[in-house]
Amino acid sequence: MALDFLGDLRRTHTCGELRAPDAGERVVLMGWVNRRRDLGSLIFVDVRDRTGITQVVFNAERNPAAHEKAATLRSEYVIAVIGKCKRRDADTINPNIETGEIEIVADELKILNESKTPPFLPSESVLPNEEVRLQYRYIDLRRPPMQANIELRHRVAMAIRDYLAGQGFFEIETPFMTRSTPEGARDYLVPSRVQPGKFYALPQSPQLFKQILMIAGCDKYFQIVRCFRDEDLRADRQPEFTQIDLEMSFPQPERVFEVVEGFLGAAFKAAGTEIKTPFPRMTYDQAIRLYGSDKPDMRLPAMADVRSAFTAADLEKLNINAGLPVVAIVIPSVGELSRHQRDEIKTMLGDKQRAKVFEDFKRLEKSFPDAARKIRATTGVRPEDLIVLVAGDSKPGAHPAEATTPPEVRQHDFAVCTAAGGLRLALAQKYAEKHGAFKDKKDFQFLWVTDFPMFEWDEQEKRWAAAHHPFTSPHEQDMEKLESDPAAVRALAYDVVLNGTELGSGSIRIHRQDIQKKIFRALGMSDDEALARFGFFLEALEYGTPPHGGIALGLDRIVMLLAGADSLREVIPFPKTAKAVDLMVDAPTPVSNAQLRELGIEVKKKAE
RNA sequence: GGGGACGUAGUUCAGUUGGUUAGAACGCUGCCCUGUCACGGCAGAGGCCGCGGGUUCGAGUCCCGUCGUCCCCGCCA
Repeated sequence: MALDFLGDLRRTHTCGELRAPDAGERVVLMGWVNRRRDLGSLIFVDVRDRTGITQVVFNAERNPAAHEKAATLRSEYVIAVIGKCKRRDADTINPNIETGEIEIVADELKILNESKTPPFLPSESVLPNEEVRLQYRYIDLRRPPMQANIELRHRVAMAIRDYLAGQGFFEIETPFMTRSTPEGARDYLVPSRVQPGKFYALPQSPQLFKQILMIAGCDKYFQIVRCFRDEDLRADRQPEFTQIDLEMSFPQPERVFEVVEGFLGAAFKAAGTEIKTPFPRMTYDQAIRLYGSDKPDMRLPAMADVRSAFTAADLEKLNINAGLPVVAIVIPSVGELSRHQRDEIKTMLGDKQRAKVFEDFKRLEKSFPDAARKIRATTGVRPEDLIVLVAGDSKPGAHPAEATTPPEVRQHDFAVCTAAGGLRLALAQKYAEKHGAFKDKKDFQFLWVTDFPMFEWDEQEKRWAAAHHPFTSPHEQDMEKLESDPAAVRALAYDVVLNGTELGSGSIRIHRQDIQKKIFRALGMSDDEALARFGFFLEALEYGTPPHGGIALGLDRIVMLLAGADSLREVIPFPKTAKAVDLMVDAPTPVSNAQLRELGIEVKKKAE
């Protein structure tokens, strides 16, 4: 049967919008054949577009020509239906679909396109494996849940744009073809044809450009922008991803927080969720001590150092190092554990941190009733809760007993806390069913983590590395420690965290060239080296740079959490696989020797 | 770079201790059916058991290698 042309036929309604009061109207719908139910002289066709599904009836008696044509329809054919919207008889109403009170009695059917039998049907509830979904992404994206994620992403992005524009931010584009700054993530490189042997790099973030926009007097900048990092992938990491990037002049951290809380509030509202602002604030040190993580998941109780509940004799008996914290982890409502489950907890704790695990509260109560009473008072642990104590090991060499300087003590304390924090999350995951804290997908607990350390010791390179990035400003009060005690220098850096996921990271930047130089020096970078890498930027700093700062948030991650999805691939229309392959277009591909030659890149030798 | 899981019809899966003709459901094709909406009924087609090698009288099943997808560690200033 010949296909029909669209001609000047115009759609009157979408497939999701007709309701009972529309009955009697003459309508034109267009969309895909979702399902066809052929009862002989009566054929039902569900027409689908991104807004929903409407049932169309073809009756052989009423309209033989249209009915005959409808018999040839197959899944995913593209059709136009001209007919009358009719209220359904009470006993044929379908309460499962929005348009279930009406149906279209077809007068005319136009088949605009056919479809091969698709490898899977958008209407099917059982998903094929991801390889098939990604190869036929255009079919996968027709599935209502994927359409919903695409719409959600659109709404979130638009709400953020609206909000920021309303706050006086300009959306300004920055180059995708820029220069490689080999620090941090690996760059994606683009060879230059005009400059043989030279390469552009795709930006890992527009960091220096947005700072230069502040120097340029743009005052408030934002961009919803693609960033690129050539690193290994994860469920929450894609090689190209989208950031909500912003920068402002003359801010304190709190001013940045207000803006972020504002646009996140708008974004979540657009997604149908109210969130509470302002978010709680917590310093990095508090986060480590209370949650053993720099991205605390606040949906479960904090940890507590219960060292003081024990007497010196207790600690000795337990073979616990009294110089280190004894961290109590409480997971509510877990109930009694089997012997096997208790033993398993010990294996869940990495031995690298040299920590010790005690089992449940009752056992502790038996051996140390006084300590148990005090621990109950501090943590509020109930009999039905799981409590695990993590302590430092007293093995010689496990910690330097001679550690006396505060940073060193802090280092060893934090090792115990982060080990405990890891166990806390593992236990939370394992017993999620019982405590129920992760069940509500709309339970969004935001948090600002502030005062990150300026430097981290890089064991491989044997030098201090920037914890955030080298343009982050130290605390004004910590400037004099830059050389004497780098470990104690706090940065004006902050993360916004949601349910244990880092959504974004930012800082107040260095706006003075003299301080920037000091930082490079503290990082072990010579003046020459700094000049070679960032000369253009250091020079710009010298021409009247205002105090400035900003942040960047992962749009994909925000949408993923809002969608309740487990992978970024569910909210990115065309994502890449774990090996960074696009299965639909089959990228990357080899290129011809001619192309390589043109780019001044060494041509591959032919085999043999 | 390392560890783990998986790979059988278009799709989702089953396949016993290695045994003769590899199954089911959905989808697909044809026929029947005037109130279905996961329509129903009857009949049928459809397989490089990812790929390569090995063990064996015999391999979907055991072994080695390889490719692909997923998850994790490293990595991601």
